[in-house]
Amino acid sequence: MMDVSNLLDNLNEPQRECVAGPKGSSLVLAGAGSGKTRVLVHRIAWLIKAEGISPFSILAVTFTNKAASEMRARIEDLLGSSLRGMWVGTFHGIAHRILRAHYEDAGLQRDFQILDSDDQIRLVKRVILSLDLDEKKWPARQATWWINSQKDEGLRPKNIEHMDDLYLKTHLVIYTAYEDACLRGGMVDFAELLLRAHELWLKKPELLKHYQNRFSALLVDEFQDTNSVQYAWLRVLAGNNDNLMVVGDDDQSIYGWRGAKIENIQQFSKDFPQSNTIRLEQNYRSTSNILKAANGLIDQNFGRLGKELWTDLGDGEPLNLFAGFNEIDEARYIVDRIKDWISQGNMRSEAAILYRSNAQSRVLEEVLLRSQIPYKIYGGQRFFERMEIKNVLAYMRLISQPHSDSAFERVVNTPPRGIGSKSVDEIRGFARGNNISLWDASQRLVENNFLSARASNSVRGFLDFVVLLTKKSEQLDLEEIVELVVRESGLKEYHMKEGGERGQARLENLAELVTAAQTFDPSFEYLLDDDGLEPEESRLSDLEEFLSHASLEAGEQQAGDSEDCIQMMTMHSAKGLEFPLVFLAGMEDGLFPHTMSMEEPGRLEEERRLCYVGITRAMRKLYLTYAESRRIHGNETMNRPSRFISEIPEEVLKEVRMNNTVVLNTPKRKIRDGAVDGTDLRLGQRVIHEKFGEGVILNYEGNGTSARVQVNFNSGSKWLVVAYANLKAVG
DNA sequence: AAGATAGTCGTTTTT
DNA sequence: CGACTATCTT
Repeated sequence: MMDVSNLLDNLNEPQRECVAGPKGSSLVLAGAGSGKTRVLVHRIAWLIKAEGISPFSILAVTFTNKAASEMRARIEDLLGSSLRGMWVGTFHGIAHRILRAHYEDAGLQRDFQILDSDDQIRLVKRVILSLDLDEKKWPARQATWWINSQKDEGLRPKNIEHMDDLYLKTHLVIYTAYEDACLRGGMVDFAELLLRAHELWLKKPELLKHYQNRFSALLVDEFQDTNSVQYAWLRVLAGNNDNLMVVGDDDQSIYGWRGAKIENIQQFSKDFPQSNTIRLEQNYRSTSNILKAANGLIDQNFGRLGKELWTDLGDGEPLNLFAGFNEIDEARYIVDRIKDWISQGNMRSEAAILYRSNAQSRVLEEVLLRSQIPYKIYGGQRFFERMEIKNVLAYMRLISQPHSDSAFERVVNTPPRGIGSKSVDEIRGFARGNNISLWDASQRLVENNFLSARASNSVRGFLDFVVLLTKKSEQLDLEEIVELVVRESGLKEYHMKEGGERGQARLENLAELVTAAQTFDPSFEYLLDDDGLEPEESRLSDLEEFLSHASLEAGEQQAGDSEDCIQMMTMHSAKGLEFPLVFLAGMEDGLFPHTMSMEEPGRLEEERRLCYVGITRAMRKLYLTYAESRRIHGNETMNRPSRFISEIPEEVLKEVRMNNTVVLNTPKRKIRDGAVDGTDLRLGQRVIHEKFGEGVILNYEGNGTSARVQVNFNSGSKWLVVAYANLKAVG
């Protein structure tokens, strides 16, 4: 019993309530810096130690691999023992495991492969081309985005009404053809993993029951980021077991644009009426002034669940606001403050520069470089998504699955071996005509001399090479296979020729891939059954396991040299982190909030939450900076200071004005309260229209009989005159 | 078929 | 401005 009370030490009252509360469902509204991860970690330890629940019966879900491994490590640290058998993973990782174990029930091939977003776009592009659609008019990116949003909502083509709308109709055709291509090729994209895992529950009740019995506790982190399918999957898995604890913060929901449903938080209380709600409002991270700024800002949003952060760390310094003439001036100011910081004996890694969009990093980089201050930029390209890496992986895929068309297309002429687009078109046409893979098609074309002599030779060379690789690799282990491919594919020489820093980096990455294969531990990926063993039929080879791992875990930032560096990243990627010194750069209307998000109230609110996330990263010192003039896409633009600045209480802001005396004149008033005057409608209201169906009010203008509202229907958004539209309120 | 040059178009990101 | 594509030249 001694260990158990230990778990509650140094926790505040609501935290204890979360950790030691009864086994029933609960919703934890955890403000920024309120010890959310700590609560989750201690809760799991408590379930094991005090409630006697086996780790084997616990499922903890996160959004990123990093969060998952951190959680596992912290629990193991707390318990002092390994957590073999406990499921801690991302939604996608867990869905993947389940689909592998029950691939037949899920209607998948045993060796189905996972498409990453790049693969997916490529495939959609092929589908669009094969449908004889104009790819200018129907860009693959957009179609992919559309398909993913449907899947995120749990919609299959058969569930979607096209209503004679050309946009919907065409995308529906693409979606259907794409789904067909995936099924035939044994390919599953990220959204599909989730959707299929959910459908599996519905389709196979015995299987669902098995997992419902297995898990006596379900825990979810970052709940505000769940999309419709993820939540549906959870809800079905929880069933009537009353064992689901979700932790989240509606004020930090910043991924609505990729399907996250902030409403899931409210929905949770409705779906689990017996659940209790606990608020964590004491912040252990920031000074009171920083929290006042954050609270003041977020108070401008409507429909919040309500939460006010407080701290006993003291007021601290006021926030500094700086206006630069232009972005270079802004960067210089930031770097000067960083110099001060360092000269006061602080670590560089304790300082972070956060911005809205990646493009902003460039100027900052230049100035830091000139001042010889080491920095590190987070985000951007991930390891397994790099072109050179994906090429090697494609050869490896062909070794294990020569019929993988996506892998074939990728490397058939990489490095260039004389098989141009015309030859590939020929192969593709033959493959489609005979309903066979590109591999089989090229084999037959070569055998029957259907290609020109030159092309035939090149294609034969490629086929022979892959066969040779396959033969050789039979005797080799994973890392030796990687070495073999890198050595003999000619990719090394190909990138060597590219020269420059870029080519050099690519070569280094190839070497890094060998290391990644060396250190890869497939046992971690295995699906353990009740007896602690993986069901034999679902076991994949190390090679296949590695390939799945590569798509599912795009790879941490390149094994970072651990030099003490200034941290630079977007505000999105800063979520969950904290720094003693924080700069929010580019606080200008148009940049932040971004132009594309300024029109719709809903999206503006999300930008505001992003700003809230940015502010709450700061522990002690926070600087807000903006530029009066900025080069965007090559031309000078003048922007007003961000409206968010004026939403921060004046008393915590100190304006640092070194250059001139321009005064902030953004109007300071509470923006519209959301009610459409003279009607019974308000922003965010769900309504039904006779013809367009159900939708949500995004915006309005005018009042009374002249009031118009913008409603977002499934088919797109429309402006309607309230007096004529006959909208019926829902819910 | 491969390399060179002109044209386009610009959020945020994980899996 | 600069990364990525489409089209042209050899």
